[in-house]
Amino acid sequence: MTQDRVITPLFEDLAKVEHHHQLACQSCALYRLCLPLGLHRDDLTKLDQIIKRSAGYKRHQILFEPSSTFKTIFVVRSGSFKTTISATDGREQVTSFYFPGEFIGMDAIYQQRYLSTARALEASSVCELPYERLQEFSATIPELQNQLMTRLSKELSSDKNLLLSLGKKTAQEKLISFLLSLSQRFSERGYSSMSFQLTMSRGDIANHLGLAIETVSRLFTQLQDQQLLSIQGKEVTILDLPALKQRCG
Amino acid sequence: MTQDRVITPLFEDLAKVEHHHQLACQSCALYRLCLPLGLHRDDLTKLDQIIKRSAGYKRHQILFEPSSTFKTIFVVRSGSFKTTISATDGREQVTSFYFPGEFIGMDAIYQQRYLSTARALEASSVCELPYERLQEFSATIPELQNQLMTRLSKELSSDKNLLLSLGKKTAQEKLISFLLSLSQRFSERGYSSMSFQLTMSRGDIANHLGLAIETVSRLFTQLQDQQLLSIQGKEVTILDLPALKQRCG
DNA sequence: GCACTTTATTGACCTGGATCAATGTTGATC
DNA sequence: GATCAACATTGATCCAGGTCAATAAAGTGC
Repeated sequence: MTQDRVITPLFEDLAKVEHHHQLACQSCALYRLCLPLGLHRDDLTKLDQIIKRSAGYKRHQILFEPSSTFKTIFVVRSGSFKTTISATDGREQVTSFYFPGEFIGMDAIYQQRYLSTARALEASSVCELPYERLQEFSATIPELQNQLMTRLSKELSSDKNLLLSLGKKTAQEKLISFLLSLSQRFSERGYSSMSFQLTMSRGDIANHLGLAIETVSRLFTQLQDQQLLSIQGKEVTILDLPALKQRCG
Repeated sequence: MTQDRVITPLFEDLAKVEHHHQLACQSCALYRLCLPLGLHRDDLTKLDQIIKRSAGYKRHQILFEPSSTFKTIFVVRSGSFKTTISATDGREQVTSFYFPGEFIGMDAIYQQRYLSTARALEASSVCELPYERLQEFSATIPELQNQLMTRLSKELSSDKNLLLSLGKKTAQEKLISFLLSLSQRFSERGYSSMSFQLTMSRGDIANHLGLAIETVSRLFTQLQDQQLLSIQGKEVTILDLPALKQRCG
């Protein structure tokens, strides 16, 4: 079977050069989604020197956990990650999913230790931003400081929207809101907003939305029966966007 | 009936001078909980000049809402506030409560518009931090920048803990976690951690925790029957802290 | 290709907490 | 300090979504 997934211009370059870990920010495909946006050329060069492009992470591999010492904020370069936070008895909540250009680990700044565990959902890679160096740099590059604050605030916003979902929405509304937010993020990254791959399992989705796996599975079937979307394994195709928007609360 | 609520040293001064809106940060009772912590004397003087001490807000009065233009971050000076986020159909989720020294409105930095509505829970007052000026100042005062990032990260942490509550905890665990977090915050502010006033209604608590008012009411009765705490109206007294800690998940 | 594990779907049944309803309590206003 | 509105408690009933159980696909390794 041919892989008919669309590779858009944004990621074409990245795919070609993904074995070059030391790809500079200036030529990175994620440039316009990432930290360096708006920085002057020479500031960017300086930033480039402190960023470490890590080797790849395998599916399920841990990026950090609460016992790791906090030194860096991570930016997804390719692939995707999830973060989970644990209750004392081991129950876990999937707090977020992260896609290319998104920052992981910002909740660790306060208390200087990771609150959550981050795991790769598929073969993935990250850039590492040493937090202390980032702080020093921000002192002389106001735009960098601004970017960091904006990123923190953006994650705060999406967490608050998730609180609304968890606290007030029905199972169907939760799932639709989640799918539409994924759609939005894929579209920002140059992928189709109407058809995309879920990189996380049904279990991850269910956990994230405070539902049981079986409920998520039944909802997918139900949304498919209503001709609102089609789902085959991990591939979601949105069939009736207006109807979905109207049903997400 | 005599008001036997303890006024600790931390708030004694504030009570005496609360009509002086232009009280300087250096002599503010909240100094060690607030933004200026760690700033040099002359930086603080500069900061002092851009901070506007607002007049008071009455119970239920709106501090900001999504239609307000974002210009400032607020710091609670006295009293307390709640923020709510709304679904398109009007359902609301109480996302946070804010006490003296805490920052409100940081989720507005991204997108430069308030995401939520903030309302006073009782007679309250705030300091206003003009965000643009704060950004300018941060460029020359690294410690200020650091403080802001830390505050953002702290709110992120507590939101993620709330996500765990909403997604994975039982009604009883939710309520106990909430009460223990209040206890902790009151204690940081110089109040008793064992006995405090709820400034929010049962409805606010229920909404915040994704429960029905009736459930919260029944849980209070139940925890009281189990001798874990005592509640009379808005006054909570913790009777068995270890047992509560053990039951919060 | 075959065995085995993990993940997903579907059905039958159950339950924690919601909803509905009635009553009690507190507090604001004049 | 009487009146009215807002808030809180308690009981009876119900249901959305969880749990349990069986089966089916889809990966993964040899």
